[in-house]
Amino acid sequence: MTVATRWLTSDQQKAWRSFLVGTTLLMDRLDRDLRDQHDLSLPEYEILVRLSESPERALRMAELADSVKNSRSRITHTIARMEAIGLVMRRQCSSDGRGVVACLTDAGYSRLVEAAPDHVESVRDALINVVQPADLAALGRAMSTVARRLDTDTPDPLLSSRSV
Amino acid sequence: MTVATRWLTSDQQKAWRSFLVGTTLLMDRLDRDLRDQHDLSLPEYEILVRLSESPERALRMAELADSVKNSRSRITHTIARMEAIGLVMRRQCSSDGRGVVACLTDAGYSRLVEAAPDHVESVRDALINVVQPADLAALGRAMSTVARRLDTDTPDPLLSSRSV
DNA sequence: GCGGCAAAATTGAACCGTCAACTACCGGTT
DNA sequence: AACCGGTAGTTGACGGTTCAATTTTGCCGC
Repeated sequence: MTVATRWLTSDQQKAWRSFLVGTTLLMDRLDRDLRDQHDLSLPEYEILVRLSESPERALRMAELADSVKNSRSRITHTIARMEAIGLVMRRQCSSDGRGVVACLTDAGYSRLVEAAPDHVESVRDALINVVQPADLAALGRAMSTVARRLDTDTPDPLLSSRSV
Repeated sequence: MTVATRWLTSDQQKAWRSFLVGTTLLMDRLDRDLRDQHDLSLPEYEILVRLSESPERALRMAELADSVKNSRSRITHTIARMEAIGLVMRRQCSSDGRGVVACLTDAGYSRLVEAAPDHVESVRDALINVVQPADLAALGRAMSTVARRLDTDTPDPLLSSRSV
């Protein structure tokens, strides 16, 4: 038996479409700015940030993948490229023979220090400064909820409860 | 002369990071659901939607590109793939010899009709139903402003020096 | 109606991300 | 100690995206 589809209300649909279009333009702009000004992609920049904030400026590959919500394979490829141009280094993990830690090089750190002010300026310019503070707060709240909801939640309805 | 970088406030940063992480997870989920359930990517689905809403279910390539905020080259490639599997057709534009119009086939329309309810369900499930209505409205407002700001705005590097 | 410039769309190569298979290692069990 | 399911990470092939040409056509002044 089929249930009639519940479509979105007009307001919901408007919000959703604005979100789609807005994020596309926003991400494109930030990525382009970073590439033009500092020859970094947004994903690469994100990785530099996470590493710089970690003790020893180093993180296990899996932790890195989790923190930026990328697949492990993707992190492997990206780190390989970044290692090739000297932004990070890979070391064997001492406590776990399977583990690999990615570690920020001095060059990588400098590159981040150079790029960060311009990137923040872009974010400010494209988002922070153009929306009402209250709306920005709401946006943060909303996306944080979305993230929490999707993060540990497999598409499989059977696994909706956790015990870790 | 260098001006001290104005970083984001703690609240702004939290909102921004939630946005980054949340959109990554959200887009991944919607794309995955569409692929698993209907063998469509999210960009393909978006194209089907735009075409279905247009008179004659047809749009010029450039209009299509604009409406989903994709590059023309990207639209060309995507439409080529979609044409190869029978979802759309390309016709020469009658009024402009350079123009090409992409047109939804019956198969493409049926595919959209099949996919739409599930996709809406995914959007509901991952976003609409998990955030406060007021926050969703704010999110829509914010991203709509962002889009308007970035859309017709050239990334001209000369204009990047600003005094806020 | 000709020459030159701009726009519409395509092309192919290079680049990035995904996927499934694979290697290596951990930890508990027997 | 050999086993075995599970985890960490890598690999290479494939598919999608970007980028810098290239082609074709429209448009405008002369």
